[in-house]
Amino acid sequence: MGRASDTPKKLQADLCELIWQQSYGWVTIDAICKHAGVKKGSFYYAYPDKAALALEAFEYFWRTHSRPWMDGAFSPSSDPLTRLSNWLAGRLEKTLECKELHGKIYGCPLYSVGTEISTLEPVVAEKVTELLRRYRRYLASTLRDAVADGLIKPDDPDEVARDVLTLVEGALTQARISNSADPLRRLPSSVGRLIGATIPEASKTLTL
Amino acid sequence: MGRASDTPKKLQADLCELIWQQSYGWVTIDAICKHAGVKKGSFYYAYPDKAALALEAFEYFWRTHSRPWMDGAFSPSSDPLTRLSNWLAGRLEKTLECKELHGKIYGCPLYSVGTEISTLEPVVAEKVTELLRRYRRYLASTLRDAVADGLIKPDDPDEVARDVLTLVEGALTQARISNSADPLRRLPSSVGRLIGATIPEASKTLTL
DNA sequence: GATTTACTTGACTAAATGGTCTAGTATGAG
DNA sequence: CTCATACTAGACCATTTAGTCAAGTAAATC
Repeated sequence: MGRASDTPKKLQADLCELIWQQSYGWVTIDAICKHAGVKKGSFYYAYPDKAALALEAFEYFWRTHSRPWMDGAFSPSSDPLTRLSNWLAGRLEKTLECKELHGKIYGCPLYSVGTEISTLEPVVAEKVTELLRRYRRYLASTLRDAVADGLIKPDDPDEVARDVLTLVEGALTQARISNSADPLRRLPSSVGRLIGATIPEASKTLTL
Repeated sequence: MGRASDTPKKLQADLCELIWQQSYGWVTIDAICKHAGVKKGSFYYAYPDKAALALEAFEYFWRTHSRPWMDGAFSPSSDPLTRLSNWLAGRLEKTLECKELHGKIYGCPLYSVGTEISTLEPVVAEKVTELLRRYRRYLASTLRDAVADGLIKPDDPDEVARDVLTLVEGALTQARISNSADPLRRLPSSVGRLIGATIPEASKTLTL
């Protein structure tokens, strides 16, 4: 019945891009509409406000980008430590590509937006927390495998997974603030220090 | 000649508080003025815009809060590992006090503001980077002392100092996003893992 | 005490912003 | 074909915002 609409999808994609490049608060509804080629009336037909769109936009980004890419990087077909190496190398590579393209390092939208709106839009903050939890699962699982393979000492893998994610997110934030990829380049050895192992050199051929 | 003014000081103090609690972009000039009991005209007499105020505000905060407190926590009169312990315990304690008072964990303003405005106000972002460097010095110095005392392995102390700061800032950000102090409680053992030592329990008596 | 200078005041403007509403248009179901 | 319905268009409104300005006030200097 009635007409079909891809307005929500367009808005989701564009909100992600805009708030990642700028910031949640800086991006106005007018700007989203203009960027997505959608009129104000359509926006408000689709969503009651920016926060509601943000919730779906994050989920959209997870579904279409993060998850497929994480599934590849953390495939159990690789050694646990290789998975970590893939992951870190991949993020560095994407960051560099992005810098090449826009001249700016954007870091991780979850931390950026999460920090900015945690006091102002608790619903969005909770969504961010949930997504971070999803990331953590990949790490916990990988570290458990590493313990099982005797690659690292049997520290509590869940605890260490938290630390690794915190360190990596911290480095991404640092990279955004200083507009330099150096904090990311250091990550393999830093993460290695943290888990008590040597993260192997990334294989150049693997570009997920 | 003419009248003396404490308008800049009032504005600096209030901007710090407001952007820490909310976010840089969310805080309007009207709000700062209202909060500081200063009229618009006086604001623009003192500063050309919000960014200019922010630069001085950060410096103000460093001078009146961060630096004195860091000097105490990192006093060479304590063992290197005890310094770290003091630092982490202090941040946790302040965070808890703040949560008690406002019901909200605010994390570290440097990372919050830095992330938010890195693409929009490069001057402020640079200031944040500089302040982070100041923090790092305390850590590097402490870790060098720890190596000298044979407490940790002679890994490159400057590199490890970066990692420690990144981890701690990451945890503060995480705490803000999830409005939970748990990421901070984990820090002593996490930092210990990172530097390859056991951070001693914080002495209850030390409240800097 | 006069004067100069540093600062304050708050009304004002122009632009931007979030949000509404009505008139319309495309499309799927019968 | 037709009609109900799902969506779009974009003018419109009330607020809020950054920023200006001319008139006023307090204090340091002589």
